[in-house]
Order: sequence, then C-alpha cells, then structure tokens
Amino acid sequence: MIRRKRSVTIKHVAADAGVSFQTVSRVINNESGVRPEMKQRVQASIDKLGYVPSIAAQRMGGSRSYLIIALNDRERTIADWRARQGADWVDQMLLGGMLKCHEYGYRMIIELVDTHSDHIERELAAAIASLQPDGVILTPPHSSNPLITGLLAEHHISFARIGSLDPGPGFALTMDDERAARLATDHLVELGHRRIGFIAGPEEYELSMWRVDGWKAAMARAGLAIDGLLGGGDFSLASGAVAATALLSGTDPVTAIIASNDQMALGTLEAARALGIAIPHDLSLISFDDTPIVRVTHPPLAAIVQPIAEVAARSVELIIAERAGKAAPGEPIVVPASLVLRNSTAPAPARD
Amino acid sequence: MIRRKRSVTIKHVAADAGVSFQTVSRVINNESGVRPEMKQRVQASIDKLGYVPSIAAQRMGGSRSYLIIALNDRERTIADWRARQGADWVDQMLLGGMLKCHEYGYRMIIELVDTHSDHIERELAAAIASLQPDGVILTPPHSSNPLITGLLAEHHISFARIGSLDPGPGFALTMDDERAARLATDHLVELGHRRIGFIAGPEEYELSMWRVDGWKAAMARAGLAIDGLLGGGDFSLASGAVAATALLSGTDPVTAIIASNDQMALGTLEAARALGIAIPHDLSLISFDDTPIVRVTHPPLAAIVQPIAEVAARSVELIIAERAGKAAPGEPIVVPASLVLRNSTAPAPARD
DNA sequence: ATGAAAGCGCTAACAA
DNA sequence: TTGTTAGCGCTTTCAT
Repeated sequence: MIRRKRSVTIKHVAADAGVSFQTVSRVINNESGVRPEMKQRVQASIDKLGYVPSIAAQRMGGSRSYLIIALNDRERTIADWRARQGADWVDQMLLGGMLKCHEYGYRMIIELVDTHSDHIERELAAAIASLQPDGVILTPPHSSNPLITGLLAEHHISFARIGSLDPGPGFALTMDDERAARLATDHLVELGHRRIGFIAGPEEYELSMWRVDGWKAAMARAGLAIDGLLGGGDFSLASGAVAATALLSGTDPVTAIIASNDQMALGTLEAARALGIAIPHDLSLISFDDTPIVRVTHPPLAAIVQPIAEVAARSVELIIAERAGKAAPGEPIVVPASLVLRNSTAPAPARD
Repeated sequence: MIRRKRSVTIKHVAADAGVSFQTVSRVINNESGVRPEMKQRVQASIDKLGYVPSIAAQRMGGSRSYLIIALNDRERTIADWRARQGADWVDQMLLGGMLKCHEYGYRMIIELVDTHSDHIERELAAAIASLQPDGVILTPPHSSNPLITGLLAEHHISFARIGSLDPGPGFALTMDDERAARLATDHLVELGHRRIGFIAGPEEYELSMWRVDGWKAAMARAGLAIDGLLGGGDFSLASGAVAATALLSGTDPVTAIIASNDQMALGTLEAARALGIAIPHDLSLISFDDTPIVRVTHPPLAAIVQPIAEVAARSVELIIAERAGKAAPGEPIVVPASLVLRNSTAPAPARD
C-alpha cells in the first residue's frame, strides 16, 4: 500500500508564522483585513515551507474548485486524434485556455461527451458532480445545445459558448464565420473570379451555415450569381473531392473554390490534380481552419485562420471574471478570423 | 454572486436507500462485505438520484484523488502549439491516456514545467500539493530527470517514465528507439543502399542517442561504413535542411537518409528539392514520428510510427494497478515502434 | 484585525 | 454485514 509523504498544510504555515490558520487563509485568498506586517510574515512562512493550498480542500471548504472544463464532442475529437490528419483544435484550446488558466491558478480539464447521445445530460451532470468545475467552455456542436446550456444555467455554473450566437445564458464568443467567408470571397472577386464555388460543411454545425451566408452575401454584393456553385461535404477529404469534382466538371466550371475546412480543401486539391487542373493557375483555392497540413501541401493553401487559442483564452477570462463579479454575459464577443494568403490563389484565368 | 445548485451527496443516497452513508461508500468503492440485496438497493438509489461522488471529497476523505498528471516540457510544448507544424504528441497522449483514465473513473490533467528551470522542483511540488495526483506520467526530457523522479519517489506517488530506460523508481516504458532505427536502416539496406545517412536529434533527449545507436548497429551488421554519414540537428526543419545538404553535397553523397524527426525530414525534402535530387528515385527518405504532415508531403514519407497513445494508456494502467497493489515497477516495458512505408523509399540508384 | 467553531462530502478505523 | 465516530484541509460564519 502506498502512503504519501505528508505535505505542508495551512496549519504548518500557521504554526510557523505563529498565527491562527484563519489568518493564513485570508492571506492566501488575498482578503482584506490583514495587517501588512502580518501578511508579510505569513507570506514568508508560505514561501519558506513551499506551501500550496490543496484545491480539493479549498473546494470542500466551500470555495472555488479552480477547475474549468473544456467540453468537446467525443466522437469527432477521438476520430480526429485517431486519424492524425493534423486537426489541432484541442491543442489550440489548450494553448489559449490552459495557459490562461494557469495565470489565475486554475486548471483546465478536457471532457468529451457524445453529441448524439440521449444521455448527454447524464454525462455532463456526472462530470459536474464529480469535478464541480467553476466554469465550462462549450465548443461546437455543444455550444448551442439547450440541454447542455440549460443544465449549466440550472447549476449556476459559468460557461462560455464558443461559436454560438444564440441569446441565452453564458458568454457567447464567435470568430465571425460569416465575415470570414466574405473575406475569402472578396479576395477571389478582387482577383477577377466570377464563378466562385463554395463547399459547405455539415448542417449539424451552425458555422457551416454562417460560412455559406458570408459567401452568398459577398457574391451578391459583387453582383455574381451562385446557381450551381454551392457544394456540400461532411468535412472529410473524400467528401471534398466529390464536391470539388462536381464543381469542376460542368460545362461552366468554377475558377475558384472555397472549402469549409482543410480536409475538404485537400480533397479539392486531389480532385483538381486528377482532372489535370493546376492550382493556382487554373483554379484558386481557399481553405478554412489553417491546420498544420495546409502549409506543406503543393501548393501551400491560402486559408481562413481561426483564432481558437485566443477565443479559449477569452473564455477562461470571462468565466473567472464572472465568478469575481467583474463580468456578465451580454452581446456575443467577436474574435475575428483572418485570411492568410499562400500560393493557392491567383488572378482568374482568361475566359475563352 | 453565484450560488450553485446543491447537488446530490452520499447522504441523500443513504437516506433514499434507508441505510447509513457508510454502506453507500462501500458500494461506491465496490468493497466486499455488502449483501447483494443491500448493494442492489443502494445502487438503485444511486441511479435514481444520479449520484456521482465528488472527487474533491473523496480525496479529502483520505482516498484517491482520481487525478493523473501528464507532465510535459513547457517550452517545447508551447513552441509546438504555436508553430502549428503538426506535432500531435499531446493529442496522442490524450487519446491513449485520457481515454484510459476515463475507463477507471480517473481524469488526466496536463501540466507543463520548464526543463531548464532551476525551480523545477518547486513547480512540480506545487502541482503535487495543489492537485495531489494519484500518479504522474513523465515524458522526455523529464523522464530521466533525477530531480523529478526523486521528488515523486519521495512523495510516494506512482509514476511512469515514458522513453526512459534508467533503473530506479517508477515504471519505465520505451518505444525501443534503437530497434526502430535498426528497422529503418535494415529496410534501406535491403533496398540496396550502402551510404545511408542519419540526422540525429539534440543530445538533450536520450532517445536521440538510442536512434543513432540503432542506425550504427544496423550499419555495422550490414558491413557498412558510417564515416561522414552522421549529421545532427535540433529537431527543426532548418537544421534538417542544413544537415541533409551536407550529406548530399560531398563527393560521395548518400543515397538514403533517416531523419530523427518529421521536421528534419521536411528539411531534408526541401534540401533535396533545392539540389534537384528526386525522392525516392535518387534519394530514399525515412522519418521518425509519423506526425500528420508527412502524409501530405510529396511524396508522402515512410516513417517510424511512435505508439504514443498506447504507451500513455499503458502508463495509466500501470499507475492505477500499482495503487491497487496489482503492479510494481520492474524491467522497462517495451511498446515497439513500427515502420510504415510510403512512397519515399526505393531501391538504391545504380552506381556510376 | 484576529481567533475559535462548525461544516463541506467523503473514507478509515473502529464498534456493534 | 452494518453503523458510528473521527478526521482530511480548507472556508465560512461568528466571536473577540
């Protein structure tokens, strides 16, 4: 059997500093009502003994748990990890969210729950009961699930909805997918393209629609028709290839394609290669997400960059601020995506 | 101020089932000495109320914390996340480790600590005091850091050392880098290559040496000289390009290169392209790690696949088993890497 | 400004 | 086999 070395507790510090352990608690939590000299003495003991409060005990005492859950879709996340296709959504969440958590003494715990499960509430309720997090960060497609947001609201747990524009409880954060799609479309319009195809993502994700809307809006503003220019896929490479082939095969093929994610852009790349269509000479291509793979393809792809790390960091800040009474949910917070150009776009080929 | 909805506790279950809360505790922990009918009654109440124990309270009660820390190098991990070059080490750790944790009701928390920091012990001690984890998974270059392993041993915390062959406390797990390098070298030898270059990684990582050793061993066994065939880099693309250029530029250039990681392999790819050397026709290339990017390069690269997910899963199993008295550290556990072939290797070009 | 007492939800050692 | 008691380390009242 394993017995752990007894670690330094608040009592050790109190004894060392010659004060009651209440005072130590006050110092830890930076509460007012402690004489500076007292505070200094206590802090000296804390440093000397290397004391760090146990978050389990802090939670038990009725305070915060210093835990924030990042809730992701199980099926999709695991599939991405297994496929090893370069999706780094989780990594970017950690980069932004975890590091921000540590600034405030919090930890981030990743939880996976099934979107399609009928016991989604049970799963989430279990995670809440088990960890008693101070906050939850919701990612698509959970962000707009009323079962989830309702449960969190009921439990009075702060939460952020990444990629959701719905009104309702929790902080809404968006990377403005509509604007991002317009950005991409505008760039192609400026290059002289008139037949700009768009490969949409699955409807399950609200952002799929927003992206389509942005493309439509930009096309309309440029006075361009969109008949027959909208394809659709399920975010997989194969589906992108199918959609791209259709867009490239008609009597009046597109000269540019915007794909709703990188995998479908890779599919487009393959389809073009199979058809003997050169990128960017014959076809301009812009992708969504800017995951690592699009930098090493031939050519490297222009892409919409999603500021996932920043959104995650903001989410953490908002959650912590709300618990401190320094913030409250309101209008959606926009952290705009940007367009990075690489060698996959060029002026539209001359018409025959 | 936020007040959380009072959740279901062990007492509610006890009241509902009409037993003492001890009995409930016994059922939760699957202890012996509870009549089946009693157990069933309690379980029914648990299910009915949707009770899930609080891990904070469980920890406070003197039991496990159900937390396992995955300790990674801060500098390198953050750099990888920022660079977005496709390194998916953390993802694979989560895939293997986190999912295995959940099978046992544990959670995995990622912690980053600085290797080069002089207060590495303080950082780790703080994490331990704060979270009181039941186990820690060490990754290179922490795995062999005596400051870390010593501290963990002192605290009697179970831990796994991934990529370490040292004797000493904790479970040692290895992907047998030496054998992996031999595997790659043997494949090239079989293809008729005689001048097989090797680009080593930085010495800070023990595995760098092991890989070199494997290459040397395989070369020796094939009766091949290695003079001038060993290059070195720092795992960056640029360093790989420099090393590859050197190996490819002499009077007697190599016909095959093994790079100690994917980025250096990409560098080799660039160097070869710059020199007008075709892969695999003029040069065969094998990489280490098999991160996502090597599937979309031209050509896709043959690579040594590191079973990181599996090693992480085994680590979790061992840690949990040790706490249950069902396992104890012993000889290093080998989870062998494998070689996946793609279109980057070919028979050695005919000699002039 | 500081200290004392009670309790958070659970497990462990003991008693019945 | 079950229930009782005493903590775990901390934060909250409430006194002083």
